[in-house]
Parts: sequence; C-alpha cells; structure tokens
Amino acid sequence: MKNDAASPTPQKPLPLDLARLKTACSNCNLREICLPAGLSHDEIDQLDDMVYTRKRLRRGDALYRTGERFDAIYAIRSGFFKTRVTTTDGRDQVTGFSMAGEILGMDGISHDVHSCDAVALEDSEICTIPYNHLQTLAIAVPSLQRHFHKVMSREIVRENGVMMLLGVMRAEERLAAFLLNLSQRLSARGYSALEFNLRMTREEIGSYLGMKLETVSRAFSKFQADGLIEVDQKYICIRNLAGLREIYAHHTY
Amino acid sequence: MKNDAASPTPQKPLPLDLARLKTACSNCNLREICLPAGLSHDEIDQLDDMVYTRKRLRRGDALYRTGERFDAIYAIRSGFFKTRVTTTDGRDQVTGFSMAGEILGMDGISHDVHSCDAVALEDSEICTIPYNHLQTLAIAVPSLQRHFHKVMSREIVRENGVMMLLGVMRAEERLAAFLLNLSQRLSARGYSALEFNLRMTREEIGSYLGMKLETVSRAFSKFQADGLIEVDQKYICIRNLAGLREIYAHHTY
DNA sequence: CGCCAGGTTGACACTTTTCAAGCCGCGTGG
DNA sequence: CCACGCGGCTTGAAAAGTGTCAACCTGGCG
Repeated sequence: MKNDAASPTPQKPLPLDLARLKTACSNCNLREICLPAGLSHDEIDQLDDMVYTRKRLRRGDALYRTGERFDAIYAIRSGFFKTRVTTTDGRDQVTGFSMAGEILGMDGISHDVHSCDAVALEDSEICTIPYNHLQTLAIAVPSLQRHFHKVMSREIVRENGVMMLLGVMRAEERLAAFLLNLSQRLSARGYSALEFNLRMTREEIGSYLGMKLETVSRAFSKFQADGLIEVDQKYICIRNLAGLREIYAHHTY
Repeated sequence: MKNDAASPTPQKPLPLDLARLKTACSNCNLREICLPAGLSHDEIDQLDDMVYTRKRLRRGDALYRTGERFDAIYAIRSGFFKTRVTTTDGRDQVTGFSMAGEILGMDGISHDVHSCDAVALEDSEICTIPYNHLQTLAIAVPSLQRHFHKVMSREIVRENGVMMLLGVMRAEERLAAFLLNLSQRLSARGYSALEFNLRMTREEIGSYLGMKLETVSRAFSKFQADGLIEVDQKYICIRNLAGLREIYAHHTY
C-alpha cells in the first residue's frame, strides 16, 4: 500500500523489491533459530519463495483468534506475543509467551481452526507461511519436514514443562522458573541474560503461572528483598542467578 | 522368532503370516482413530509395511524413559498408559493418560531423546512405528504427512487444555473435567460413557490434576454425596452427567 | 493537570496441603 | 482356611499457601 507500489507501469518488475528482500529467510538473522534452522543454503532459498511478506501488528492486535480458519503458521520476525485459551465463562489462561524466531499457529493444524488466540504484546512483525505450501515443500525438502516436526515436538515438550510448573511448583518456584526461562531465551537471541524489560503485565504473568497478579507482585518483592533481582515495574535485573536457580530447583514442597 | 519362522526352507513364503496379519493397520479396528485415520485403503496398505509387529508390555513396564534415544513413535493397540516428567529432586508430574489408538513418543522428535517416561498402567500391546520410515512414507503419502501433523497438533491442543485446567480451575472442577474427558474418550472407543474402571491410582490422578491424593479422594466423596457419581475404589458410575458438566463449566472462581 | 491502567502492600478468608489414624481388599504364607 | 501385611483409599483436624478485597502509589498520556 505504499505509494511506490502504485507508481505508473514499470517496464519490467524488479527482480527483487526491497520489502521482499527484507523478508527472505536467506538473509534473515534469525535463520539459525527459526524454521530454516539446519537447512542448507539451497534449501533456504526454496523456503524464501514460500514465506509471504511480513505483516505488521501493533501492540494489542491479534495475529489470530480462537475459531478462525487455520491456513498458515507464522514466524515471529520481531516483537513479542502471548497465546491464550479462554473458557466458556470468560476466564483465560495464557499458554505461552513467544519471541523472535519462534513459530505460532500450530494449534490450528488439528482441526483446521485455531484453538487459541495469539496477541501481540508489542508492535511486531511476522512472516506468514501458508500451510499448504509448507506441506508441499516438506515433501520436496525432507530436512524441512524433519525440522518442522522438531518445532512441533519442541512445543509439546515446552508444554510438558509448563504442566510441571503448574502442577508441582509453588509460587516462588514458578516465578523463578519463568525468569530463568526468559533470561535464557533472551540471551540466545543476543540480548542480556541478566537485564531486560518485561513485555507483559503482572496479570499476564500470573495467568501464565497459574497465580493471581498480587501473588506475582509479592513474589517479585520477595526476590528483591532477598537480593536476587532488582525490579522496577517492567524492568528486571538479575543480581543472583545462582540463587534463582536454587529456588527453581528446590522443589522441597 | 516363532518356531514357524525357523521351520525348514518353505518352498515359497506365505503371503501373510498370522502374527503379521494381526498387527497390520489395514485390519485393525482402531484404524479410524489411530494414525491411519483418513487414509485410503491403498495408503493404509503402505503403512502396514512400516508398522512393526506389536510389543507387549506388562503393567508397570516403561515403553520408554527420559533420556533414552528416540527412534520410533508408538501406537497403543490395547491397554492404558501414563506419561510423566520428573524433576531433578524426584517429584513427578503426570502429563497425560493414553488409551487405545493414541500415539506416544512424539516428545522425542525435538532432541532425538525422550523427554518423558511412558509407563503401562495395565498389560498393553503397542505398535512400533520407526520414525525414519514414517518420514520416508510421509513424503510418498502426503495425506499421511498431513495426518501426522494433525496428531502432533492435537497433542499441543490437548496440553493447552491441561494448562487451563491446572491454571484456572479448582479441585472439583479439575476432577469433573477429568471424568468427563475419560468418559468421552471411552465412549468414542465403544465402551460405556457412564460406567468404567479407573486404571490409575488416586495419586496418579492427583499428579495429573495438580493436587494431592487426599484432595482427589475428598472430591470423589463429595461428588458421591451430591449424587453425581457412584464410586467404589476404581469403579466409577456417572449418575448425573449434566451435573458434572455444570461443575466443569462453572468456573466461578 | 488530572485521570487511569498497572503495580504494590496489608489484612483476612478460603482452599488445599499436611499429618495422622484407620479401613478395606487382596495376595501370601503358615 | 485364616492371619497377616501392605498398598491404596478415606476421613478428620490443624497448618500453610494463595486468593480476595481494599487502599494506596506511580508513571504515562490525553
């Protein structure tokens, strides 16, 4: 929708337009983390043809919602998302937080309809990967099939971890687990492992961890009082990583 | 390894031996529920070549354990399983209960190593599906690829539901959800939806639902006192399905 | 400048866990 | 055939952890 796109009849189309170039997997700096991980150069080039130009979402926008028809999975190019499921009576459970390089939408494959909402927690860019194209390409590129299976399996394993968290840990252990997980994923993306700004509210953290926002707040305060972290609203600085790990591992329930 | 197989040089091999026949997907009565669901006759025949003869497990045996190398997924032919993850300090969380026609082992795809244990809760038979064969066949048979994706996606969606359960429901709602889910799956397999025997202990139910066995027991007693169910140890008879549904839906937390 | 969402903190209520005792059913062995 | 032991289940009473409610603070934005 830029003015450029509506400019009068070019003699022949440019081989690559800038927007296209910027979305190609082959020169995306997330290619080692994202769907193309482990593919060869040639294979990634084939992926490029399939990944549609990026879509931008503003904070609060839904990438998809429960009940919407499923036809594509999405790779997060930049930004931050939450996924959530909602009960009949309106309460909801945040099922995960997703950041750059992670894949969303796989819940939709089972019934051709999405079974959760994915909502941007900050302005974000995503790459759309039409599922039927992915299926076709997975046949031509076995290592893509393999890697897509891994991505789905990883999601299953991740959810097992959350079930563990919700099932056997107590409030402070859950929060420690949450912070350590965030720290690890941020550092895997080249950000500081010890200092970051949360993108979600206390209520969203609470929903994810199965506790009330007040309990989240108290746990943060406790950690600060114990010198484990420094908190100022969304700002977090981890002062004692080992101490956090100890709380996390110390399931002496 | 039967004597038959070692018998002296048959003129030509039988087209089908009995054991083989019995494991083939094409004449398994679970084919509408299990991995072959939605495949054509011809396609199922191709699956037959891949599914290895069944393995028997006794109650208490592990189908696989955390840390074991992954190389196959498994279809439950008969019996009942639990899957569980274990913390460093030995506590564990039951992440699911599986019955005939359901697929186990997909957790292993992500890191080529299993990340949970699958344990038989009663004597069971399972079909082994080597993962590399599955990958190969999925390329030749696109509808198999599609269906395998569905199976994995369904597992993701199921886990979302469990997270909801653990995150927002209270004890009695969880138990109602558990009973309704069991009832629904049993009836989908032709068993009674209202009367069944539990295959797991109170402790296992509690681990799955994130509560202590005493709390499970109390909730059962409460349901019985309210005329919703009849309980006698493992025996359950649902007397008021609508009432159970009401408790389940009534997340007035 | 004032409003409002989001966050913190305190006091109290409630659910679930913990600890403890006892029961039941079943397989083993005298 | 019956006593015994043991795992699994139930129930009660007290303790602990979270949730609830309410007040207040803070920072950002119209």
